[in-house]
Amino acid sequence: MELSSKYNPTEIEQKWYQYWLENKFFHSEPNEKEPFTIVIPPPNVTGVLHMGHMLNNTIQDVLVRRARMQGKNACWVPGTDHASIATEAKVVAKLAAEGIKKTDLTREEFLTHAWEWTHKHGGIILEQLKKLGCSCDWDRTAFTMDEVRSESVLKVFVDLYNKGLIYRGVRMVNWDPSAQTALSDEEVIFKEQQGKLYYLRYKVVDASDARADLQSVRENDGTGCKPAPAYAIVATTRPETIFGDTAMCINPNDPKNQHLKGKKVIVPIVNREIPAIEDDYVDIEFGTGCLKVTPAHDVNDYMLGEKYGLETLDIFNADGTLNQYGLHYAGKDRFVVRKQIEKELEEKGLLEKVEAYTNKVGSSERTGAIIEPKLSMQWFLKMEDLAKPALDAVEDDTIKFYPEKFKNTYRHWMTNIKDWCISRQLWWGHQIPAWYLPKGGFVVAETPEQALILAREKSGNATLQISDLKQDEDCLDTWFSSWLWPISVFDGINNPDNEEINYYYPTNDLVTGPDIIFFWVARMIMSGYEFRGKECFRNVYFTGIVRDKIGRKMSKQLGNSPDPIELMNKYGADGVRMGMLLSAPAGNDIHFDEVLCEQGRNFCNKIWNAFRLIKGWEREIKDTPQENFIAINWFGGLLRKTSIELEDLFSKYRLSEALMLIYKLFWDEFSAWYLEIIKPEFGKSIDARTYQYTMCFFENLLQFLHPFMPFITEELYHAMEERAENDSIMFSQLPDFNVPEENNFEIAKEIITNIRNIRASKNISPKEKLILQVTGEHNNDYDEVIRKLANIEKIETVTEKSTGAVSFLVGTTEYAVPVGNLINVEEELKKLETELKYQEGFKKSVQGKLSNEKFVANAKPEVVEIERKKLADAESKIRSLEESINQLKINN
RNA sequence: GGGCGUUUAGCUCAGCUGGUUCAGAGCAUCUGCCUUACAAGCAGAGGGUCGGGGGUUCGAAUCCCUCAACGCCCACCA
Repeated sequence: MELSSKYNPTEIEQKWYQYWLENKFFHSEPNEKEPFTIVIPPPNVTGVLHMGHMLNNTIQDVLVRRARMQGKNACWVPGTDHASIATEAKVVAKLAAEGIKKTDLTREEFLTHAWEWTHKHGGIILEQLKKLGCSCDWDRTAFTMDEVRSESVLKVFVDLYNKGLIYRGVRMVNWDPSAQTALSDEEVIFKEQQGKLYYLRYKVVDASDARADLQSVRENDGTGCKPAPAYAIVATTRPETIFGDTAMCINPNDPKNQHLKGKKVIVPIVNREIPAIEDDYVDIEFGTGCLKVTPAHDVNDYMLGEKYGLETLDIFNADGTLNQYGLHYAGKDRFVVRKQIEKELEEKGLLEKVEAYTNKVGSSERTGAIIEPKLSMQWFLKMEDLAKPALDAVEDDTIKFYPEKFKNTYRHWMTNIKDWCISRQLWWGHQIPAWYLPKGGFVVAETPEQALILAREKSGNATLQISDLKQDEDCLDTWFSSWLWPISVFDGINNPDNEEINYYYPTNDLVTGPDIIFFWVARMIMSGYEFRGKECFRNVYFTGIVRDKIGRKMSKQLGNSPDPIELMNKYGADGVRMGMLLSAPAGNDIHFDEVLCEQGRNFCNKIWNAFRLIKGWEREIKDTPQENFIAINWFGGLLRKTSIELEDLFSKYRLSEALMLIYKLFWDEFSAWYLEIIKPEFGKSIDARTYQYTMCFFENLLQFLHPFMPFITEELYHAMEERAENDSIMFSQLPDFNVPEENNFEIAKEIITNIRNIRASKNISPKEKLILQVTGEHNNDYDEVIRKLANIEKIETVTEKSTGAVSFLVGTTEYAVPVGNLINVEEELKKLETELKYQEGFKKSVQGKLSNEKFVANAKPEVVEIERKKLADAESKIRSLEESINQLKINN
């Protein structure tokens, strides 16, 4: 067989993915085996693969493939999310580009466009996951807005409504003026912004003795001898909201504003009289201690408004422009008005001063628009009762978080949870299944038919028709469908007792980013308990954020995100997978660097070439005696040891360490040592048994590697020998490795390395045979290996090494290599003396410890024993070094 | 304003409940090699007083306190 000296991933990857699909290897059905289930965090249906997805899905694939190889019935359910606000925004933008306004369309027309868009751009990301090698059960591909999932959502809504957990009400919500919808608190991102703090003059009504001006108060020392300007100064960051002011508030304990008690003030420009109310909510230290109260446009003001029965004046239109309350500013955008009103206030002498001010402003996660707190009628889900079991599950480790630190974050949120605003003023999503009756009131039902029955009951009007009912225009928050995902993908809402849900649920692992811990993870846990009475998964692996190598988040704007597909074309999917995994411990942000993919590619090449080597050997047909006992025994033990370590690392989700362990095993131990030992000399063949063992080792290595690098391992698994039809490495079971025996191979390695070192420093060609002299205890088992790898002609035991020999210590045994006149006595002496000095220093420190009574008394006996042994060894080494030094001095 | 986390070699990180020569790994760097699997390779080497300071202890990268820098999350100060 002719194999190229380089591994060529492209063809091989396509070939095997096709093979896997054709044979339905990823497909799972309930059976008698132990299930292992993962549900994918559904990406946006019209999204494209980015680096975060690559990381996330590679990890899931590793876990799934590992489970499959452990004989479990592995099921990884893929799917996509309708992403209502993001998709709707994209469709609106697309229509706008064609000159179509959303408002010109009916709901149905708009949805037709949205579905068109979804069909055109949807599912690309799933194809990209295939390129990455993801072993999802594609027959199960779900969509949060497909029939089964939609039905589940409506069912759940009705159920929660009937349980009294869903209610409708006017509340202050986060309004996104760009998407023109309400958002949940989680969808608002607060960012620091450089703004201004405006000090406005509110004229005090009947201010004969008022001293509203702070400056004047100080000057007059409260004596009132000099009349002060009759203004209350109010500090605000949002002067454009004065149109909605319905009160001014002071702290009753504020000495500097006592004179405002019981007064009225006049809102600038608007000229409306508003009362000065008192509440200790107001911070005396902030600004002037006077707070303008705009109940319709600030959460706190709203609370004050409720408390004191103030009028609420909503001054904004849905798109963030001012309405008729804005007088001559009506129709203008809030930020335009802010600028213009500053000028007007100034001109009218109503602006005391303006200061630079940094404050935090909320913006929409999806559209980036600045959020406007707005009073509106919305649907809410009560969270308190749902949160209880979900909090307990994480607290008592029924559901484990990796890394554990996210438990804190979770606990904090769950114990301060607020009701969830679940309605969105969008069309793309699940329309709220509430129907309004002609004469007021509404009913909640899964279908219009059921709604009609309820409506007739409720109204007592038996002649009502479906057409008389009007369905709520709003749709549900996307997360209101994704929170059911682990259940709904197995149809466990609609058919709560079906075979699949009973078999696959609870799922095992969830792999996701910590940024959606509240959006999604917490809510899934809640829905799991509410609708199944059980945890929805057992382990949550939080990945980090993928950053570039200098630590910046990857973003389109920065252009610092590589295209995953290009990366895979360049380095192969296996190479990229390895690149992602190498630097991705759970929960830590990963600093992605392409050189890691390069390392991955190089590793593929290494595996490839190791295979070429083995495959190229001439085998002895007849049953010649087996050689290489030592190496086989050693490497077999190493495989067993590694297998145990891997088990441990996987159980802790330390995947990068697991991969590194295999990497070193393959590259250093297997390729650099094992293969070099057993490699037949030029022109010779290898004995059959050694060959068999080696193939077996190689297969085991491929098995270790398969979850990480599925393609190359499948390719070589098949290249090794004829396999049965429909065979795949992905189902090959790892052998049961028993506990490895101890061996001293590391000592042999050390001896060989020392000899190689001598060659390097003395410029002796690797081809030149050398003699190795041994003084002291030496195990002959490894002589053959030493002879071969260090090119040693003869290993002889001597009482005194030759003159002109370079020596080294391994343990307490001295080894020497005669190098004739190549020896540099001075250099050698210096080396030995340095070593001697170190050993003496070491001895002294150990002695110090041992002569410390407190140490001997307090330390554990084992520790003391170890120290004693260290002392003995050091003494032995010192003797040996001294002898060598003396000998060198005498002979020269 | 609260809470959490990080700080160990040039880079990315590992070092669990304090004790083997414990200061590690990979990458990068340097030196020598086109040795008949692999130059995307082989054989070697150098490199850190474990962020600063203090404390506990016979003993601290590891435990405690404090300071600093960075990062993340939460929160209604206009």
